[in-house]
Amino acid sequence: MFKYPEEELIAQRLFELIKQTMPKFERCTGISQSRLEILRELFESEEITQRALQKKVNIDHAAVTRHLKQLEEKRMVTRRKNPEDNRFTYVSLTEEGKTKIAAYCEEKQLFISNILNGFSEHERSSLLDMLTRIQENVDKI
Amino acid sequence: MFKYPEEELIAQRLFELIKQTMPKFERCTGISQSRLEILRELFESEEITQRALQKKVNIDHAAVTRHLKQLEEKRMVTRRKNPEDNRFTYVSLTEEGKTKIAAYCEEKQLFISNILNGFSEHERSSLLDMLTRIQENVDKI
DNA sequence: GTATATTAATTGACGGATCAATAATTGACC
DNA sequence: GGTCAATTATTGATCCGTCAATTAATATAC
Repeated sequence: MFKYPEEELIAQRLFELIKQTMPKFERCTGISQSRLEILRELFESEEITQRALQKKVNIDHAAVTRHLKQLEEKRMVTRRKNPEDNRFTYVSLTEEGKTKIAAYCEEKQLFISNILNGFSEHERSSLLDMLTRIQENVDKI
Repeated sequence: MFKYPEEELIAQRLFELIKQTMPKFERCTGISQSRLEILRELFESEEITQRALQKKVNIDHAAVTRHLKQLEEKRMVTRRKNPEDNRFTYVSLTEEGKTKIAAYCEEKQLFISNILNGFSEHERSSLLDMLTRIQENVDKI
């Protein structure tokens, strides 16, 4: 039999947590985490190159392309090529997109508040600190 | 502009963390987290019904079926119907599967140790506790 | 005892992510 | 100036997950 040291329990719980949380997030907010990140990034940077956007949200180029295509169909974003360098395409929110994203963000904030219910200020910063350190460890691998 | 309260940073980091960790996990260990969970569960319960296995690892029936099919092709598991109730199928590891899984688990443990490098005993239990509480909050949604 | 409901497993459709290959454009070097 | 390299974006193949519908077997209710 395998023993389950605390280390493994942490990993297990982390994994379980995400697995259960993501679908609930999408139901509550009406949008996927990734897509909301894209929209938020667009909101904050007026007009941004697709490549820069991809680096910010940190998902695959291909996925970004497909997200943007769908968002374009829904009239939430527009795209145009950079006239000085046709390899780049600029992406920006439409007015319609801008009004919609605010609602999404509020939903998200509500959702996260629920998840962190009962956490003291000290606990929050401690948790954030630990997650950051884990992140750094992962980066080294 | 949106503000990023600490709450959101925590959620952000959690999400980022998983997104970056999972692919690295698969590269390092040579197997996906989900599939390893299935194998481990099989290892611990000798022979188990597919339904019970699904509940344990907590992924969709369909996904379990497909994992098991592939594992069967690789000669790592065998399946047989319950003669007393033909709806159920029992799953168990082959000898080949048993020997392989040990190596996977060691890889996993190593990986997790790396990720939690620099964490004191106290921090680990504190982190585990917080994750558990978040889990409970999520369950309520 | 037969019709209905429940349960397990499978399959298909679909969404979202990755990787690999390709096309188009630009930059650099001889 | 023409070839080669680098960069961006797109597309196709594949994997993994969910949901919904289907099939097969069993249990239940009348």
